[in-house]
Amino acid sequence: MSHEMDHCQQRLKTMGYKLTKQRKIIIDILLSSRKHLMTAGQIYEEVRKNNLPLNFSTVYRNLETLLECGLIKKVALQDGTASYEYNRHDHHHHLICLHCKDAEMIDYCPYNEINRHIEEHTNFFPVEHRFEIYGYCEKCREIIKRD
Amino acid sequence: MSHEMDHCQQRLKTMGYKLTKQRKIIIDILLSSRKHLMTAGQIYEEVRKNNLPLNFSTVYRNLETLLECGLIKKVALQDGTASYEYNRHDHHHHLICLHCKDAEMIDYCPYNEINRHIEEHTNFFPVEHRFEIYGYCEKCREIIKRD
DNA sequence: ATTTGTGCAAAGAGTTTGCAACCAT
DNA sequence: ATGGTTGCAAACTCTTTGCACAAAT
Repeated sequence: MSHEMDHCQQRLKTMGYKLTKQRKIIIDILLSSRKHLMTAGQIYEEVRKNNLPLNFSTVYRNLETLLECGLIKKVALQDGTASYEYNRHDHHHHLICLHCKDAEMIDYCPYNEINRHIEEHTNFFPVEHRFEIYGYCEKCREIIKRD
Repeated sequence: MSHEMDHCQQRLKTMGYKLTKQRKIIIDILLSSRKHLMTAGQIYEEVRKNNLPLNFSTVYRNLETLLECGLIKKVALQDGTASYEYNRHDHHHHLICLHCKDAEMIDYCPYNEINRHIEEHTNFFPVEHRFEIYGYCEKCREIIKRD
């Protein structure tokens, strides 16, 4: 069992949950996918493609459980779809391609600017923030140029 | 007819659409609502509460039309729900309350920082960006403190 | 008059839930 | 053994669509 999987098992146990075959499959998919962010549908597609023993409703239930355990993160994209990524505890934001829908990470975060501005100008108590840039990735810029 | 409604009629006409009674209702609701952002459901609730002649499917169809005309803006929130606001052409972002779900505007925008960072560090071509802060508004901070 | 728009009902996509059987510890 | 977990099917929410009729210019 990989180091990451060990970590997941431990964390699940602490929260009173078990590391089942089905949860392993989901974690494995998120860890190994070429895509940085995946929707529940994309995860299930991967399951079907490889004939893995995992029901769609179990995917949804376990994404919720893993989220509760802090093992994954959920990002709601502009088009309304929810995507998930394995939580590597490195705070980052995303550049999201409008063409291929894939995402890449950026380290830049406007948080400090935000926080200072809000404290100075509002009575709002910030808890979390969300920051995404939509556009075209290197690969898709080429494709679109050709068309 | 108000100045804003005149503007909408003109814009709709340019795009080959008509200013119908139903579209007026939707625009009026968005212009006059206490809420800064409204979901399709909240708009329809307002319609029903006032017994206005407007079907739910017409709400959806017209939000799409008004969006296409650039008369309203659409924001997909973190919880996956789509919200709409009248487009006043003042670029801004939102502070969104996790308790009452209402939003207030902030003028602060990290765009220039973003853009410079992306140009320097990536091959991504940015088109638009999204930036929201979730937390508790002044009113709800008080309510939560009391509980 | 013509073209766009509406109401209604039905279909679709994505997600959630109840329940009996199953499995990880 | 037993409490959490799964598969299945059905329900649910939000959104979209086809069609005949209605309305705006």
